[in-house]
Amino acid sequence: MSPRPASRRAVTVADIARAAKVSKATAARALGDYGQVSDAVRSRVLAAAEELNYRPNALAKSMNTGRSNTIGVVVGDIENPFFAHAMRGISDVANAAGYDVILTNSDEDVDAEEAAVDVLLDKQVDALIVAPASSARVSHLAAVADAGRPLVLLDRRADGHSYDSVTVDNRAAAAAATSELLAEGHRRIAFISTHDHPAPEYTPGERITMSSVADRVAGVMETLATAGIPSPETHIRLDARRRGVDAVARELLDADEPVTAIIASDSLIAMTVFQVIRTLGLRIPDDVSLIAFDNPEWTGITTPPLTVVEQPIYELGAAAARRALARIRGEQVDDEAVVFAADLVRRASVAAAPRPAPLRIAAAFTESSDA
Amino acid sequence: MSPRPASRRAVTVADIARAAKVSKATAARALGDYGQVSDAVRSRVLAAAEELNYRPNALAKSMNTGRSNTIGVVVGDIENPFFAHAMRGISDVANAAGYDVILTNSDEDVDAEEAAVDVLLDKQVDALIVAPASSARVSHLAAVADAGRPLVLLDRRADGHSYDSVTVDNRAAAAAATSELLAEGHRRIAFISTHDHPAPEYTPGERITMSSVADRVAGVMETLATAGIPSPETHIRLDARRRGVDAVARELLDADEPVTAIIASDSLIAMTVFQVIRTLGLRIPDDVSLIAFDNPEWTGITTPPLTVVEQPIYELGAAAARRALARIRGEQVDDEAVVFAADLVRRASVAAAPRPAPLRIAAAFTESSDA
DNA sequence: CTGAAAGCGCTTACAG
DNA sequence: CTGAAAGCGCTTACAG
Repeated sequence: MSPRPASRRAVTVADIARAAKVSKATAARALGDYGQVSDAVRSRVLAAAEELNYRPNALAKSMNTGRSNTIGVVVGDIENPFFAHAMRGISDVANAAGYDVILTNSDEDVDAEEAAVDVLLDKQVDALIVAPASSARVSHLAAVADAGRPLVLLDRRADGHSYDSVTVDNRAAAAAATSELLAEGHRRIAFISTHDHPAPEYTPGERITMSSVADRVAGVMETLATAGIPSPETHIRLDARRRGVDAVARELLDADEPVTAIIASDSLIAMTVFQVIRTLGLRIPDDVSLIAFDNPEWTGITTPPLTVVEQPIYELGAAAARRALARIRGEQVDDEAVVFAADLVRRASVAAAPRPAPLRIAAAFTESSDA
Repeated sequence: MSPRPASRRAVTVADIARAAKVSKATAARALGDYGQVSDAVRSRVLAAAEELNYRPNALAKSMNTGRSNTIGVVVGDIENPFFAHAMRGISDVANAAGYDVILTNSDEDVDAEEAAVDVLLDKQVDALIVAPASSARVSHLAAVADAGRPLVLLDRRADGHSYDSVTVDNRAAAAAATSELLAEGHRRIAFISTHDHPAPEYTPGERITMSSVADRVAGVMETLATAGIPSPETHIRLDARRRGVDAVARELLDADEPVTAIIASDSLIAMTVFQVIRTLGLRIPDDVSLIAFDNPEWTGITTPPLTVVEQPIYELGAAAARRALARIRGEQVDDEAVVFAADLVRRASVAAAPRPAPLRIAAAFTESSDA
């Protein structure tokens, strides 16, 4: 009713108690809606709070209760549609349960990730959800357990640890995409990822430090190998950010034995590949087939619309939040890893492999010697 | 060096003080790096902290200092690329200054926004950045000033208030897009927004509750009016979410006097319009010209690539964070409103207006009577 | 149901 | 430079 000027000094339970002529404990009980308070006192306290425009200090409350009702999240980059989408799933579930979310970007840098985890822990978050930049360098995550707080890994696992995780079955997804291409007669199938790696090429047995990418590479290679393709690692390309996705795609397409199909590890990569194919004067899918991971809306309106591997990203985030909340509440959770399946959404960027006119004989020879 | 089991009870300055055989005050000074401490004592304390795996409690610190080093942000929807991008700008600037960010989605709902602001205030954020869902219903924002904390409005102003704000010159941007179309001979130019409104049609003088949209509508109408187009409100469409962007676009394109150009108020709307135009068997830009607000990468790879109004979104967020920090530090800031210009990026979705064969005479008459 | 006291983990004057 | 005490704004036993 009465407007009040902004006061430097915040009004506290002590002020309310004084105004309502009760003890701080009683005022706090009425305000915080806990313990026993008579109706008469309660309304007196609430009226005073209203009158003085009281605002509880959540920090002080957290100090006592030991709970901040906050979940800390560390993702690679919130601008990445993948994480933006997952973040929405996390927020929705967390908010519905009365929790807030503190967001931090690691830029896929382990040191930044470690710093973020420390800050979040110091801020007393009740649980942490992190998409580890590396599945190999994860020692800093032990600090979460040391602080006695739940940790849920998003999209990526931590090698050698059984932390709770919510991931997608990337191996199966990559295998499905590869099979789709193989069924159309493709033999030279490329996979392009921007994940950091010592070199753009992949040597069998080498460790790929992000589990999601490692799983995809494994899925592609296994499927290729099973189909009898020799040296299935030949067209695997990692670390494409450093050399440039466009340069990598160009090399693959411009080679003596050009690839006839490309699997892009995310939609941003697909966008660049799409442009390079066009710039080279090639047609999709006549000359080159393309499958992208992730299904942002735009993939449906390009010419041609893209065949994609759709991941349940929102659900991934929601499930991570649900697991975090379950751990906070100390609920019994039997399985530690939640794994979602991805779907292959068939549109129009995949077609039969073009017949390589000049190389046909040689290729036939090579292949028959394997059969 | 020595592994330690997770302890329920966190180690505090008191523990460190005891281990280092100094007072809590001294331990705190060494740990917090403030006040005076001799080198000998400092290293003794730091060693103890290391040994006991000490973690400062940021909440307790905030209780004393009155600062949480946290900025609260309320956006419409983090999944919206616009906000995801702006959020990146906010985070980068905030983090660089040692601040964390608590993110909340309002879903463009004023009640949810109010609740979010309250929670954030209770969590003692040092400043708030909000993209108000309505420029008309903003009374709840007064709570921020009441709590003595800075508020910066993002992308949208609050009618009748001089809160700090960081926006884009939407009026000029919409005018530029309209002029571009007018120059190509278009006379029936539509503008489509999903912003909530009592009806899809717009009646001159009616209030549009989101300043960014209101500015765009004003820019379009003024430019149309200046060009001598009668009833410039004719093809303005709001509230398109309720009826469906596709239905709205279809009506505009299927009318007796169909529009020959469409300005989409964001890239999501543009995507749907793009599809509807195609579904109708029409060509861009031969039959219909299209200009979209925002410039996500995909707009460059469609056939044809889209002409767009590019807003400096990241900068918008960064500037909002900078202003918030300046206010937190109590710096003198002269101008209250920061306004960025948007750029028209010409690609290939705009062409000369098609000649409406059957209506040509009538149209010519109408137009000459205006000249 | 209500109140006085202690405590959450730090920081801040105030003495020495 | 160091320490004892009080305090930040709440909540939590413990009495009554």
